[in-house]
Amino acid sequence: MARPRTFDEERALEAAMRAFWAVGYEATTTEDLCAATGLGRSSVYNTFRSKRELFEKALAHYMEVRTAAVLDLLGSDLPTREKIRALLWQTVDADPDDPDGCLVVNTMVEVAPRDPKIAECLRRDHDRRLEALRRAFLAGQRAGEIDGDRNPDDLACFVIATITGMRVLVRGGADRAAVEAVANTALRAF
Amino acid sequence: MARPRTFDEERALEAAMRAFWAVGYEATTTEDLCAATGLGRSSVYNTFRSKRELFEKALAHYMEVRTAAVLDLLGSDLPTREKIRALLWQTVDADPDDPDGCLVVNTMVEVAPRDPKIAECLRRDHDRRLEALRRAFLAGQRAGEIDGDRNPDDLACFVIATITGMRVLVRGGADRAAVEAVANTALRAF
DNA sequence: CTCATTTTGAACAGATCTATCCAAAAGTCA
DNA sequence: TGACTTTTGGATAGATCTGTTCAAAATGAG
Repeated sequence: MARPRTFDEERALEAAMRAFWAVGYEATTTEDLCAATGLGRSSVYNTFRSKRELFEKALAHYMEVRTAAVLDLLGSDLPTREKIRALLWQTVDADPDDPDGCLVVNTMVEVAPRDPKIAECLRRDHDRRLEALRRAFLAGQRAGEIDGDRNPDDLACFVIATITGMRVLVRGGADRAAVEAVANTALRAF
Repeated sequence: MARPRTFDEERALEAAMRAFWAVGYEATTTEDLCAATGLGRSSVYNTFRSKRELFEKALAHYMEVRTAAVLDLLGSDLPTREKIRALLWQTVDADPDDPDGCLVVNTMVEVAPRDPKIAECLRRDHDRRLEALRRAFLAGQRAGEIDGDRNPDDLACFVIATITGMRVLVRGGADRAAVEAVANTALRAF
């Protein structure tokens, strides 16, 4: 009954996400977003309403995909230590086609402190990953792989902090050996 | 022989530094900088030439002060593990009057990937802290406090990554208990 | 084919941001 | 006091950025 779109909204969202990821929220202009998505301004604004809403959607998309992968991994039947090792290695062996670092980390640094709504989105995502990690450590303790005296919540926080630190180092241009050293050292903390 | 300034350049730099620290480079406007320093636009531009150069000076000032404190601590005669504990506690017990997080970390995330000059400044600062940590771990190994089989460089990288991760968590609004848990867990990695 | 509806491109409006300009104010030194 | 120099505030220039408008193009339904 009407003219159909010539683009795939999901692909456009993915492209916008990568632009924000690479350059940051403030430094990404609406023209950058047009170039990245291949759309005109009208299409961008028709589809996503504003730069701000597009960013929210892009961030939500990022968290959905990435956190799902983390939950999958942590829900697998690997030994707990192997789960954590694989998790850390996601950062050591990051896809070279992806921008450096992590959109969640970048957003926590750049946007969250002055934007309560974004901060709340990040907090919810953080809690999901924290809970999955906690469960993994608890399972590891029940299986006798992890020292039962440790607090699973503390270990979960530690893993998240370690990955966050690695992501920042990578974004700062650290070489692979340094990132690998961090991961291997962290694995000895529990 | 001419009219003297009514302000202290160092204090103005400090105020600008805190503005960039709190809000980020892009989101800090020149008007924010005037408000933070208490200077007019003319004075700001007369003294610091541009927003960009002011930022470079502010970042350099931050690194000078903070890294000096780190080097002092690591050069003290505390046992190595106590040095590291004190270092981690600088983040756990951050001054409540300071903005959340760390200007170096924020800059590594927001600015470094698209600004080689800034990235180089950060790299030099990074190397100084890394080297001081490496020496501390080496001394700890010679004193028999730290396992001699570990690679001091790896341990130094790990400590930096841990602190970086903690800084980001704090900036994201993490509560003190979580940050403390990260620090205590990290101390068990070596 | 024709009508109704949506998409699309290009121009444009309005706000904001960085930086400059210029004259008045203020201090120093003779 | 008076000449000289720098600072300072306010206005403004020029660029850039977000978001809107509008008419033409495109497409499916009847």
